[in-house]
Amino acid sequence: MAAPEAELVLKWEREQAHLRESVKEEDTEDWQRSPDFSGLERVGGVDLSFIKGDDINACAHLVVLTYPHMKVLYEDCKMVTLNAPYVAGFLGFREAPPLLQALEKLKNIQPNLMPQVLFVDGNGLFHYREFGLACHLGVLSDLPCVGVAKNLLHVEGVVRSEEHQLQINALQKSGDSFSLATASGRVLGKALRSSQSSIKPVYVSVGHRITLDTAVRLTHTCCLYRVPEPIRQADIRSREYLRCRDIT
DNA sequence: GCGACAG
DNA sequence: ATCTTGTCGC
Repeated sequence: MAAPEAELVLKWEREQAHLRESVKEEDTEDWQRSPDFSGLERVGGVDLSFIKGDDINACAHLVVLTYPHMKVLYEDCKMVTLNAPYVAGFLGFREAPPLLQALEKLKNIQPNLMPQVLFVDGNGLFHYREFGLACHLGVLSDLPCVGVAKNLLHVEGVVRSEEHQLQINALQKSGDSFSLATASGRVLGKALRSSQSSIKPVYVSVGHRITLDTAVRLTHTCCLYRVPEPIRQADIRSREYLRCRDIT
């Protein structure tokens, strides 16, 4: 079973390298330059939830919240069948297709509710080949995207070391952060203390059409709790959906 | 060489 | 991703 997957991985690596060329690491929107993000009214979040013994059927969820109040404007939930296995470093091939479909549906039925930026559960440029799920979704949808991972991916020398833990301990207050740089010095993301009540940081990186500093600043303003509200709502609502549907 | 490895 | 309730503390 390892051989066919190795071939698939090679194909995926080529595709990631190709799509990587389209990632924009700049602020392309006016609201991104504004100190208080004036002009930003809608932020989106996506997530997939699974049932315990099943890793191919999932609930794909898209939510759109108002900014800055974080009220739910739109919610879409759908059971989907995933075609690709989970392989660390290739999340996009597994999760992006159903999420892109959800965005496409929104564009067709309520284009006025299209989010101006999308929060993605997972990494963007903080990735082995600088092309995580947030970049994947960003490039294919051409929407500004921010990657927010709850756990540290081991990328080019960035690991859960004693040094890393010391940096986490130094994050005194909500909004504090430190850079995640490769051995060569390139900053691929930032560890952000997103709320006062949680010492564990979230790992923020650029998905598409946004700078890292703007992504971190925006993430901070969207956090009522540790996880940015758009992702948190997508997560809560998708498992709620599964819970009620599973009992049948 | 072995293990580590977003969701 | 998922397995899982209450409980202690600010």
